[in-house]
Amino acid sequence: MARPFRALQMPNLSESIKNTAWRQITESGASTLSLRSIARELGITAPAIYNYFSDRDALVTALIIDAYASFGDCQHAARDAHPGPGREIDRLRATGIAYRKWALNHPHRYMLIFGSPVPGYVPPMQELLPVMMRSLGALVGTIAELHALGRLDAGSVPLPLVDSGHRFFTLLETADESMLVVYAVSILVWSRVHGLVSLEITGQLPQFVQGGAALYRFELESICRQFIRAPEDEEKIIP
Amino acid sequence: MARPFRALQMPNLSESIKNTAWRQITESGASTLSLRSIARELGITAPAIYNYFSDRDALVTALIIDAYASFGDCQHAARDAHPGPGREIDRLRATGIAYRKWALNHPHRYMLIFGSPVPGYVPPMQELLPVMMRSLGALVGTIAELHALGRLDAGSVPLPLVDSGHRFFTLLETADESMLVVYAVSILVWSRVHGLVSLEITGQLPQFVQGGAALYRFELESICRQFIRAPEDEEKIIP
DNA sequence: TGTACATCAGTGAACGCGCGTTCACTGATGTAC
DNA sequence: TGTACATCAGTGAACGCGCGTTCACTGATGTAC
Repeated sequence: MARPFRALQMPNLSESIKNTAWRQITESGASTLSLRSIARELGITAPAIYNYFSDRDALVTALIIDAYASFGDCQHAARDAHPGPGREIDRLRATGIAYRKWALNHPHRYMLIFGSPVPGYVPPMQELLPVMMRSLGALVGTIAELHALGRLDAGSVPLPLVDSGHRFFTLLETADESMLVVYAVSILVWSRVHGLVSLEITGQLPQFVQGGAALYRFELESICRQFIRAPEDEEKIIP
Repeated sequence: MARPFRALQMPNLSESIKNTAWRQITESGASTLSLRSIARELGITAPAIYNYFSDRDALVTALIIDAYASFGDCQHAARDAHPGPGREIDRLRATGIAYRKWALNHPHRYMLIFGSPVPGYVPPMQELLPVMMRSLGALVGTIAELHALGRLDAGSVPLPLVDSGHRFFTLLETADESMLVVYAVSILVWSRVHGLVSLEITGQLPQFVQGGAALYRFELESICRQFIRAPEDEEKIIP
């Protein structure tokens, strides 16, 4: 039989291919992803995949975009669960907690977007940039809010170069120099959650009495204590 | 010619194989390491490698051991550059600076030992454990010194499980419960340097005005400020 | 309602490639007499 | 000093494997008349 009945075909083969790819990545990482093994698992032939993805790299790109989108959705959902003025720290904490939760739920997706690059794969930046930026926008946006309220205590943190074309640089609408400190603090906060989460994901973190979540919460509170100062006055909340 | 003259052979083929392997890992990561391509580059045939390494995994293990040893040497050299009592913070700073320096000099070695695991490779733990432990021993040892001096301010840090068989757990000679706090702080310090360094190595850190070193120094000082308190008295130094 | 036709998702064979590993072998080297 | 021999590092052919990608094809489906 050259082709099965339509009714027997995959209803949404493009999604099935990506799902199977994720399943295989979960087993052995992105560098060993193989079109033929995906096809084998789906009961189709390898060339059929070319009807949906122009080549192997295009599939990897689609996976990366999906991962950023999923991560970004979780980040924004966590932040938006605590709306309104006066709850900026709740938003910061929520994005932090959501960061680890998503990473533990999708360790290989996390490593695909924030870990070492896939050898031989060159990411198409213009395609990835929007979704990359959005994914960390919840964190950066919340820190920008605290900065606008005068509650950011950055100390003498070094500032990034104005023209460095980094991923979430364009998140800061203006080229406002005073926003550089938001950017610098965001990087430091990000590096701290990333450090702990990536050690935990790769199994290098030992068991803790109250679990890894407790250590992570401790680190989040350390971060808040270092970078955030109390609101200036109560009157701040009313107007 | 079945075999070249001895004089024309590699003087130390085992080392040449590892060096070539590192060169290739630097180009495209450890997961694509290939015995045949190593042999090609050295001008020998692939089966010759089996005189030195029983199979591909044995070569990877040798590379990992060398990486841990090199990293550990740098860590201990940095610490031992500031000997004597009263210089504990210098030792802590020195190991921190050396951590980033080694990682930037050997980014792929760093990722091989601290990054995501190589797919399909199962590390022989009993062989790796000694060199793994030693590599982080300079950091843990210095924090233990500060703890012994009563200068560790760990706050309410969560403690690890006593029986968690983690890599540098056995560094703490005794099963002394009071040492758990040393262990917990070491993990947190490690996660913070690892977070910043791994972002920098993978090219996810933007340019900074004074360079990445300034940001890293800022983070090291934050770490010291959080976890270390001033010496109790001057008299502490004299006896 | 029936028929001719265009579409296009998936097939199966084939391409050239690189891989890890095995095996019997060879021949320069070092050694014992 | 010369000779016979054991050693053993490296060779070359072969094994079976999986890979990405191309190509002409097929035949169920949807559509126009």
